[in-house]
Amino acid sequence: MAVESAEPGTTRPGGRTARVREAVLRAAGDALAEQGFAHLDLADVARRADVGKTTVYRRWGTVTGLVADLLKDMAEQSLPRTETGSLLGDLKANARLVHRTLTDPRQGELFKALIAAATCDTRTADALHHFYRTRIEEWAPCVRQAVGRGEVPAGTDPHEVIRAVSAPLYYRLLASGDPLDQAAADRAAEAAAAAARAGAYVRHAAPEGMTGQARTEDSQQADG
Amino acid sequence: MAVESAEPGTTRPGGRTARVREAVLRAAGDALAEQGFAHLDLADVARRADVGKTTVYRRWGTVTGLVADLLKDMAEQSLPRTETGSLLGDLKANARLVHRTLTDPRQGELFKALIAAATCDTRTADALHHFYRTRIEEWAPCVRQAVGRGEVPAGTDPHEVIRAVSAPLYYRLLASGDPLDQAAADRAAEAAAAAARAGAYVRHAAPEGMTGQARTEDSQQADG
DNA sequence: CGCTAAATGAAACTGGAGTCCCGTTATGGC
DNA sequence: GCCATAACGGGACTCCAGTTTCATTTAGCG
Repeated sequence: MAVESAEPGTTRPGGRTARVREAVLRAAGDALAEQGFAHLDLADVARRADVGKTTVYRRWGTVTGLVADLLKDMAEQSLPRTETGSLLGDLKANARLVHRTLTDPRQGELFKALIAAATCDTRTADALHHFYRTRIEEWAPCVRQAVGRGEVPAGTDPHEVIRAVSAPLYYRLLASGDPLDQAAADRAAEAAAAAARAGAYVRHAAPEGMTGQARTEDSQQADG
Repeated sequence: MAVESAEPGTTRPGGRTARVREAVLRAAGDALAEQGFAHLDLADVARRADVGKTTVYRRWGTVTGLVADLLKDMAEQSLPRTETGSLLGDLKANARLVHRTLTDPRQGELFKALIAAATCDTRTADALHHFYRTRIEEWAPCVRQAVGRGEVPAGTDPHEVIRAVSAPLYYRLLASGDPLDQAAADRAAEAAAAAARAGAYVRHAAPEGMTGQARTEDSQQADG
């Protein structure tokens, strides 16, 4: 009882504390990639990190708490963006980067586990959303440049375009299970570019003509 | 020891066995929607279903095994498809159906849990893939009709178009956390229709002109 | 340097998820 | 309707994930 002087690791974050965090997060990533979210055991993570299991339980408490911290760590590592001079080229570079990550044996399984963990806990979900917001913002400039070059209509939402590139690849990874090959990545980029050119991602649905007309009332059955 | 006369529930699938299965699957869906995949406890499912916990453990064994059976059951329930006469209208109807499902308090959480479970077990993943294959095939005809009407190029892959409608919605639900509103659903349908019209989903990448050119070699950094 | 307490770690402990045993129910075949 | 046995259910049991305790190490500060 009494107020537990905040979280452990906050008042003395240097030296050993930092080394422990690094080792544990690395071990957690390995374990998640190898065994998946469901079979993750914090004692096993502690063993891999060569750290007392008490420490892991005290600082992170739960599997989702540990994943949330791992995501926070991953979000801080920024990466270079490629520039090719055309929207399609840039989107294709992005698509192939995502494709390479998701098909990499370790990273692909890791991302599946991260997403699974995020479905079970709101704090973890927040960390995941922040991670993707960061990545999407990193690539958004290529769409703004395309707007500047006149490749796509003014008002095009950059985030929407970048999401449109990743979405089909994640859908295959997580839901449909369809082959996740480079052709799929290229098609995702091409489709996003084509839709962007056609004005499908213009913000604030144009008042007339361009966006929605079909006002059909549809069935009441629910499905995904 | 000895050969365990196959799975329980196979030689006498009628009467009580069927009632138990129905009650357990319903309870499992409720529990998954309420507590998520991580906190699912088979004893709790048994309690909700008013069934002995021994029965649940004997017939399904693990959480993922139960989810796999739930998915098998869900895949068998076919649903009506709406027809509006235009590709955009049909895709929008599909998008709104998916949107309504994923934003429904129970169904949305349930689908998140199902996908999380599928990341942890290959049999469950197979069941999930089969579920989506069924749904995608159910809606594929609207693309074939659009090809027939000349709305989209011949050779357009119907499955690819249908996936393109759902993908951005699932990406928001599971990864980015961006708002999952009806406008997003409509935009997903419009983008898929625009890309399809532009020939982005033509099968077997046309030998020249239409699909890939940018052969840029990109960075070696990995990311999603 | 040397002191204080934040943070770690080894080991004992505990509660509940999952297993096992065996008696009871009721399905499917005749 | 009757029998053999597939399937169910209550309850005891086990085992290990997660907690608690307390001694040891070391970061931070003067």
